Amino acid sequence: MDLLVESRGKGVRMGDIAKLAGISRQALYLHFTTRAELLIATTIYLDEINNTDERLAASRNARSGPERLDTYIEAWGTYIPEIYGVAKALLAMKDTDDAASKAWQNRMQAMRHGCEAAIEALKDDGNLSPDYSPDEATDILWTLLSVRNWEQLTIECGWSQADYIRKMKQLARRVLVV
Amino acid sequence: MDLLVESRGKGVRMGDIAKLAGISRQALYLHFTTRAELLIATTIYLDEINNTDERLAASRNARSGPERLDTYIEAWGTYIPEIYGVAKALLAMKDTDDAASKAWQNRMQAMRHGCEAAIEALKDDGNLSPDYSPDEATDILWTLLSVRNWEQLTIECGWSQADYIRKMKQLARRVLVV
DNA sequence: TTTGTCAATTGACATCATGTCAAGTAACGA
DNA sequence: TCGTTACTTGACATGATGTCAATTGACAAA
Repeated sequence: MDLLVESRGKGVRMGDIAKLAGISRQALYLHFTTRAELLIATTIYLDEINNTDERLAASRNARSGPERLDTYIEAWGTYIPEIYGVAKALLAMKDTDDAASKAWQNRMQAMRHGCEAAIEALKDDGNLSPDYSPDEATDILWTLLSVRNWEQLTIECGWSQADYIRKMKQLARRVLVV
Repeated sequence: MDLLVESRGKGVRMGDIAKLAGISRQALYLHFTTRAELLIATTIYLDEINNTDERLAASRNARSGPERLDTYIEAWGTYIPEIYGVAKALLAMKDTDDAASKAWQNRMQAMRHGCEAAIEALKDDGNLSPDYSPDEATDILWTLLSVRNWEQLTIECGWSQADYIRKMKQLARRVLVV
């Protein structure tokens, strides 16, 4: 996990991980039969120690739809950099490895439910833009908040983490809230 | 090119390409010394036969800033599915191969200039939202229109190509135009 | 004290894709 | 006829994942 986070997922081989863990490469395979499995276990572990589910669910306590949208974006936006290294490694395997692809899809579906709930809250408040159906709005929010977009805006465009969150909230409001 | 476009870039090996071209794998290496080079050459060729530059530049003729934004999104959005297979293959190599990474960055910078020009036109018209500096607005438009976002919305969310373009125009206007 | 189990080790090996190298061949033009 | 050019065949190196077999050392139960 340390290695993946630190090196942003790039060039981390099974041997490197074993070395850092102080065991042989083969011993690693006794615990995780494939690289994908190791990566998946790492994300699960990472979520566990970071208390991810709870932190993401905290936006439920918001009093209004727009506030809920804000807090969800804040929670998710804070979460991304913590998992970025592992996510990136998984993302890279996604296109060739079926297990990795499914694991990633699974994580992203979970995050989509958060988006869906936020949109639902907006709708219940009567604040959802009439331009979009709840499904479409969810699609848009989900895409807006993708890890790739975070990557592009912060790493390539040089936005600070604070900028990212602030601008993302503003953007989501402009698009989705009436 | 056919193979890449058709198979969406997935699992296309040098041997497969050679086979389809009716030459030996080694002969392929006489023409393109690396896979990355072949992919890069393919995108250039693809752009050439598709008259990409001209089509993307056509938005210059728009009479107003917002109209220019629309036509640019239309042109770019129409372009993406045509290059998607090759783009995807290049994208997959980006994280491990330096040449591929640079080539992709290069293409994306070119596309960024289009975004920049559209934002500039908005600003000149006094239509650019005061919430964003031109740079920020360019970052946002550039990210919004990324190939990954197109991929997510059309392939994963099931939006039709027409939906994508229509909604993207609408979204960009809501975010960027005052 | 013996025996069995468990986790791990060492080292060899299969696989698969990219990329390299060497020797040979068929066509074509001067 | 000679030389050049594009290509062929086939062998090989590399680097990563993943597999297999034989071995070791510790610990626990009989």
